[in-house]
Amino acid sequence: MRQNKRLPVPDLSTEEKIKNAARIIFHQKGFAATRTRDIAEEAGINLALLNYYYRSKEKLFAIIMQESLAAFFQTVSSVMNDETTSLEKKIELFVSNYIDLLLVEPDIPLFLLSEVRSNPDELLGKLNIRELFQHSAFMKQYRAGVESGKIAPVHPMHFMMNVMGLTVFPFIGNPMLKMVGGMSQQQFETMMKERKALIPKWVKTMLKAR
Amino acid sequence: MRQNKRLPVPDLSTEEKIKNAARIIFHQKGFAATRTRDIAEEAGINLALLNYYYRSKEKLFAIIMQESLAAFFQTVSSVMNDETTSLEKKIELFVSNYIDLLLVEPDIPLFLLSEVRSNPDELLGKLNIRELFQHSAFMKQYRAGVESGKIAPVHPMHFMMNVMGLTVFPFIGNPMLKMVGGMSQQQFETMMKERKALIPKWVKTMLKAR
DNA sequence: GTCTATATACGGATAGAC
DNA sequence: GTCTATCCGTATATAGAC
Repeated sequence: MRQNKRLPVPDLSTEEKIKNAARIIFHQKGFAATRTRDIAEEAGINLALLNYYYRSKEKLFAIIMQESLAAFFQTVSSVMNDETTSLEKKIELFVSNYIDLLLVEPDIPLFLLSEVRSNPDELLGKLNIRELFQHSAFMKQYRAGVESGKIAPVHPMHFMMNVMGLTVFPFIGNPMLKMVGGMSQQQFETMMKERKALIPKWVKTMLKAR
Repeated sequence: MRQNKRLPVPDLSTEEKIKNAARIIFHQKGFAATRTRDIAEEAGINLALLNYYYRSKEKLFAIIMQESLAAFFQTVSSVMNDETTSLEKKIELFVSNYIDLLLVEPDIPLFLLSEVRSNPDELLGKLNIRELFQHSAFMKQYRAGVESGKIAPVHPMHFMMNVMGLTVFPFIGNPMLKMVGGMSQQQFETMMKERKALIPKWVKTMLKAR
């Protein structure tokens, strides 16, 4: 009987092994602090193979960055542009999907935000997120809500900052928060699951606050 | 007439010039991505002087890190341990002081959180924030509020995450948020000043939400 | 495709003149 | 105290054997 293929219990190609290792190390340490030797070791391969497959540290990094950005924005984009869901449902889905993603890949936000800061235009320029956001189904609903008086008249970017902050910040601040609260990683994760229900509730009350 | 001494229009000692430059560069790029040559250039001095005054990149970094941590926690600590202010007033002061600090030193949070992740125990271990937080005037008031039913029964760390997330996240996500919202730095800062009034209002409604 | 050995570049640090 | 020149370790990348 053939080996079960559930998750990358690595019987992967060398190329894949290197990329997966690179993702882990780059996410943890960022570009500058990462040594190609660390990636090779993590992948269980020889250092020379890294250059054989990916030419250079920069090129390998570019691939990881591009995929990480995609994972990050895909979640937002698909939820925010669904014409069939209510604004409140969008909040629920956004928070829930995001927390699920971050429970598996907790290092993505700090990684992206750190690297983007060094290079905002180059990394975000071509994605033109601005258009994507301004013309989203979400924005139409938000503006309609403000006009009809159901939503307090606050700039939509405040709202964006709020939902993102409530959802993403705990993962960015994880080490410090665990220290402050005297929590284990286990307890932290339980708390994040609780937040999937709490944040939408809070955000709804905020939307109406005057 | 002597030169006005408003702000470090640098007629500072060489030692000070180096430290200020180091703060700027380390905050922007983190330890690994910073080259001592960058610091020397920023300070307008010779590279050799950096080692003359501070012995090594590591030692210089340790000084900057220690001062940054102090600035970061001092704000929290002084507000949260004031026995004379109400819980609601504490929120107002915390948010207001923090946003004022971050408008001047916007790179502190991402810097601290990135570096702390690499080295949580060494950097936070001796500060024992846990005790400080658990026995704070704030915590007593929070627990009292929950017992009397004025505050919804949610774990205080959720509350901590909320206030920090709402306040700090916009600064961490600044480049991405400006891009998404099509905002200038000027507009961003105006928005942060608005949040000094908005966040306390929002947080109060959240505290009661069930 | 994968390894060992090595070339090359870069960055932190110091020696020594002034 | 401050500079120029240089040393030396470390990290990326490649050459060449297998």
